[in-house]
Amino acid sequence: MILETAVRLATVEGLDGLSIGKLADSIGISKSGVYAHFESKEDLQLATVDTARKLFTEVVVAPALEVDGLERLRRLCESFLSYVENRTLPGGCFFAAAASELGARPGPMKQRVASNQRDWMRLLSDAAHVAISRGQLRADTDVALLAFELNALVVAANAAFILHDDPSVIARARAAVAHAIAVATPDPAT
Amino acid sequence: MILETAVRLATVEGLDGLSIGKLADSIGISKSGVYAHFESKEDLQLATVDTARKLFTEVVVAPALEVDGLERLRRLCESFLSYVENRTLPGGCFFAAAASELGARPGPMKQRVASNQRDWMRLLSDAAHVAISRGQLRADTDVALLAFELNALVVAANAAFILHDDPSVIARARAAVAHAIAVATPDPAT
DNA sequence: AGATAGTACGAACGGTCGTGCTTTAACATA
DNA sequence: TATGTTAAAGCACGACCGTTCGTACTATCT
Repeated sequence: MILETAVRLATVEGLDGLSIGKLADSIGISKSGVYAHFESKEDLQLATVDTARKLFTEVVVAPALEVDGLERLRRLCESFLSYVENRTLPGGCFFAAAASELGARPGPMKQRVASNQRDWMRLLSDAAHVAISRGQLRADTDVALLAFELNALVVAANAAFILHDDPSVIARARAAVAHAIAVATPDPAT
Repeated sequence: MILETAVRLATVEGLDGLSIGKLADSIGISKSGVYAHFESKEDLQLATVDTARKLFTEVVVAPALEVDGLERLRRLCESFLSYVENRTLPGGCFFAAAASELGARPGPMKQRVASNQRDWMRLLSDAAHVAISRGQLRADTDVALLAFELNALVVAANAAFILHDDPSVIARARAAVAHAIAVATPDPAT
């Protein structure tokens, strides 16, 4: 429960702005009660990142793993957008916030976030590769480029949705994702 | 000088993480010396956002205003990518960092950052509109969608460049921008 | 029954935060 | 030369930070 609250709070206050006192108050226990479970604040932060990964895997990744190839690629984007739209976390995607906060500050925290980010990109790339091998995407598709584009679209939707409280950007992102995939689709005339 | 240093520091530590003491030390004066110029910390933060806007206008916007239409659209993206690639600010784009930090925290700071973000999107949209009226882009182009796509690409490049210290993502973003624009270009066969 | 480990508490520590107040030094104007 | 303005320093305050400590209560296992 501590860690789930920490994940939620961290998307609003930031991983650094999240103080042990506020976290304890928000759960209803004392600071010492929190501290009994972790050796230091960094220890808590690392555990928070791991918990966020588990949540992300359940909510975003798992639904997409039920299918393969192009459909998996579509579902990865779609479940990410739903995960943002449903306000699963109050501050939007945990890793988008963490990456922006830790990007310029080297250390174990940054490494772990960067590693999770790479895993996510690989998920997109692998799905695209399978889609190509099945003829669902054109053989000359630049996989790294397509993964970069799709990730950019959904992450930008996350940022704009949180900043402007505007649900229409999610719809726009859905259109953009569909468009980006359509462009890489084999020409039916051939 | 205080404000320029504040902009630089804020991209690394965050607008909230930037403390008056650290700022003063980093300039070489005392806390009181900084405080003599501002009524409160929020006052300083607001002034910092305005200074960042001025810098952004000089470095990214101004070079693009020298030309019109499609070429302006291209230059807006290109000068943004250069602004990130050159490490003009150590933590990448100031507004990308600020938007992510303040997105879930209402207040005057968030409003000002959101307003600057809207101005930037309008800059992209207006340039695209002119490009359409000149026949440089297809008449049925969805301007809001194109602006969303281009912004997503350059902002994602910023985040990935900072997080992974990988210059190749800038090249990938350049390709993605060129691709997105090419897709919206009139069919030469017609 | 008694030792052990896990969980939570309240109090306190050194440090840093934002913010005031008072004083010093520099400089422009008369 | 005298005066007023202003940037900066120095100091002190209350609040909050992460962290540590001593102390309970509650299970589990011997």
